[in-house]
Amino acid sequence: MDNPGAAQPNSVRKTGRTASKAVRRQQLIDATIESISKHGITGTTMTTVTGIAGMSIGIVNFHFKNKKTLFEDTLRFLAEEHRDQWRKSVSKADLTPDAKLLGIVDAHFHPRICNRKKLSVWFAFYGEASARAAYRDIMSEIDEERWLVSTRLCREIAEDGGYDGTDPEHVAETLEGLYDGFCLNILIYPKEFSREDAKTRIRDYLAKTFPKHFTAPFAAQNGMDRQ
Amino acid sequence: MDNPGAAQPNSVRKTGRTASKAVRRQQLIDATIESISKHGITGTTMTTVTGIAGMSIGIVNFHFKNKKTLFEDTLRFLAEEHRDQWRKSVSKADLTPDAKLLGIVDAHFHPRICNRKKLSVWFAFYGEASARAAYRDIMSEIDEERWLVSTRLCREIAEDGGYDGTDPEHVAETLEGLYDGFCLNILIYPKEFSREDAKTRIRDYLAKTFPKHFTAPFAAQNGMDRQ
Amino acid sequence: MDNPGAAQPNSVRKTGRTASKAVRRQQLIDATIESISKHGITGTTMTTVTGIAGMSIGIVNFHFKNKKTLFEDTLRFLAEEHRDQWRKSVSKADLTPDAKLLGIVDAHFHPRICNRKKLSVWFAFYGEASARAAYRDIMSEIDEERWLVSTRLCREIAEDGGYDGTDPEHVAETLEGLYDGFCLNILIYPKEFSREDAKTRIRDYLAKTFPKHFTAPFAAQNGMDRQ
Amino acid sequence: MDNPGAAQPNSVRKTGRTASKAVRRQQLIDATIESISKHGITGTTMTTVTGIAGMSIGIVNFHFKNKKTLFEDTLRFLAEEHRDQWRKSVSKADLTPDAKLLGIVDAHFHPRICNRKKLSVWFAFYGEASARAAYRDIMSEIDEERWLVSTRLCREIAEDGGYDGTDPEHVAETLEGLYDGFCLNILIYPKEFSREDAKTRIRDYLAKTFPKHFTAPFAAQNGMDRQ
DNA sequence: AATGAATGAGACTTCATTCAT
DNA sequence: CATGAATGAAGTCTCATTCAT
Repeated sequence: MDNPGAAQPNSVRKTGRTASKAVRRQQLIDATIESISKHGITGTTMTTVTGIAGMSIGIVNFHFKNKKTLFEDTLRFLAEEHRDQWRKSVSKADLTPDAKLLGIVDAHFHPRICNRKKLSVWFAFYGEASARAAYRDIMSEIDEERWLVSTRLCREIAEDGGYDGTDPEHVAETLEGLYDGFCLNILIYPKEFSREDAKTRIRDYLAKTFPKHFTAPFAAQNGMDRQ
Repeated sequence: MDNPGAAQPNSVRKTGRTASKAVRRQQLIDATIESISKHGITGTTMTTVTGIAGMSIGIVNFHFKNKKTLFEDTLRFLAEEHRDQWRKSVSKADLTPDAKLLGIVDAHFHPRICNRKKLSVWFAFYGEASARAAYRDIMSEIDEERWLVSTRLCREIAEDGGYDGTDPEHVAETLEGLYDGFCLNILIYPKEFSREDAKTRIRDYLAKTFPKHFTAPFAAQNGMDRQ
Repeated sequence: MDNPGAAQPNSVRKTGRTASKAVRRQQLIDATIESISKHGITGTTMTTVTGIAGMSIGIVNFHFKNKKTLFEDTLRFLAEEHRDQWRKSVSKADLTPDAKLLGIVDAHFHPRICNRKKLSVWFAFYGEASARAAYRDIMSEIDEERWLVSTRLCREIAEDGGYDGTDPEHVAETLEGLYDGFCLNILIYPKEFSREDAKTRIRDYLAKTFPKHFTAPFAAQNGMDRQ
Repeated sequence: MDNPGAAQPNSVRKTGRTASKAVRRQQLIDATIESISKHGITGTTMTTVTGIAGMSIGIVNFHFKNKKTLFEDTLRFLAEEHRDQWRKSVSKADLTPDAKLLGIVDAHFHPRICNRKKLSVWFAFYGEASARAAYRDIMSEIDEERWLVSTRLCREIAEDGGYDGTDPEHVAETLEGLYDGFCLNILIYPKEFSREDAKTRIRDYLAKTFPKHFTAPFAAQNGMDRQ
């Protein structure tokens, strides 16, 4: 299990066959992710999910009201897992704004978050989002928070560096775009584009935008400074 | 026939019992796009599609082998429509490389391509892609071509401007990421992020990357030159 | 076309694309036989039939009221074809009763009648017969006639030979059973059992039953007279 | 489990929500037989079958992969039921070969095997056999065994009686033909031809073929011995 | 006459959900 | 708690039949 989650911090494993409710729940969510990744959202059924989880089909309705709820809770889990990941960096009091920003970048492309299995689920939900307000609500609540933090950090950096022609909001927007776009490329073209490529390209962009705060990885490798 | 809908919009008989086969096919593809956008890919059934198309349910299997084929042909239509859009710019012989590159950007965010209806379908297919090789094949064939063109244009610009620390492949990669990422934001947050925002942010990036060739829109708008 | 049929003896082929109605009808019946043989009665559709006939699907309803009628008329054609075949022998005035009886045997196993294609259709209709009175009616009308003729011939032979312990009706019954049973074996085990085998076995039986009138083929072949 | 229905007729739980899987399976096979007999193989649908079985339509695909499998398993059941029937006679060690052969005859025309309901199903499958190899395979496996046994018994009888002009294989062939042919007559003309008629005609034939071993039923009735 | 696109009832099948055990 | 047989609505797809051309 990747991440039992912040939601049930004190879930204790009961002994033997009666795993705690929270554990069972999480196992089903994990199986849902696995199934959507493997069979697509259209090919995911209660049977594929419980089959992957090694449980009987009857058990789902004990832990989730219905399939709709299972899916929403799965998305919520992913969103919260993602948030927890970048919050870790941002909440470290002793970090500079630019280090925090890089922490967010790293969180996005952390292997626990950014792997083909989970990316395929994310995009499956994105694809359904325009038809399901519930998905949009779950996504936007989490995104909103990151957006605000990201913008704030950009503003602090911009003010610190006196990059007065650069709108911090625009930088945050661009970063958000890069996160999602690179994730899609990692999903669809895993051989041509890696997590490291993504991070490097984002650093390139940051170095161009905030040259006093970030160094282009390219320069670092080749010693050719062109700023 | 690559794109019967656009190619012959007012061709021969269009309604009634004997609309030409190509027209019926396209009507069903259009209805599929409409349905996926409205009901999601999981909520799209032969009934929703034919209902939107105003046809009887039996007709689909006359024009398409089955639902799977209908979906694949729908994706293929979108991919070809997209390709036709940017090819138009690139194929104009008298344009400079930077104008052609901007043409690709504009093609991406042209209202015919980049609207919520079609974006939601694109992302629905992205979400299924990891489970369906057929989708990946259709996507990658089209993407490959654009990728090569884009990289070549970046190289021409880079050589022309003597931006010798900038890898043209990396710029093309970043642009691709921005296209997809901004599209996702337009889809999920249409009120916060528009097609114009996307194009402006991309021009910002190009101005930073190839300052001799592109001007930041911000500067143009405000008269504050910062180059 | 094997047998345009007694039903339309004066059907003349019209010129060109407008073959006479009777010809079209028969082509469709032939195609139905072909299709049932190839796809089974459950796999035979108006599309398989018209496909085999090389016609458009719309034409069937011009020649036959509906599928039910097409099937009934196909069975009727087979039954009449069969009847015409054995009638030919029986109606020859100069033949002895035993020669006529052998004529009926030969008719049963004539290649035009007794081939896998037509046998499979016969048994397809037998299989449906218990559920469709119309099929039974068509079959029994034809069978009745043959039954009466067969019994009469057996009686003539029995009286002629003074086989007074042999009931002619029972012989006719046994012969009918042998016809059908051997046909089934030819259908299901064509490699193990041939038309010639069938005829030889029936002659064996006749030689045992009416030894003064029939000779066992075995004896004839080997010169070993065993009667 | 070869034949759960016959093997454990009064096993465990039989009705209610949790009848054992084997019982449900057999109920569905029985209903399939009933339905084919009543509606023909073309008129038999999952709805007619489950309707007769008194179950919901969804249940079939829980016990059988699909309709094709249900039909094949139904044929297999009939074939095995038939085999079990004649095996019972043949396996009795203390019987003479001629008694065993009569046992096979009786098995063929036992009311459990040879009734209109089951005969119509047999012929429905015969009719489909030329189009479905799976049916032929199921039939031939069972037939092969009986064929071998039958031939062996005929040979033992022939050798025992010194019927040196009689080929045992030919007798077995003729018997097989009589079985099938008489069954067809029982199916199509139940009023004119009965199981008893069939058995009597076959004894007639055997008496003619192996006079030292079999007596004609006719002679027994009339006291007129003519052999 | 002939065509074949169109229709829609109904077939097979899947699957979320229920519930007796 | 857990199981998995059972249900039946709803999905996909087939196909006999119709009918404008």
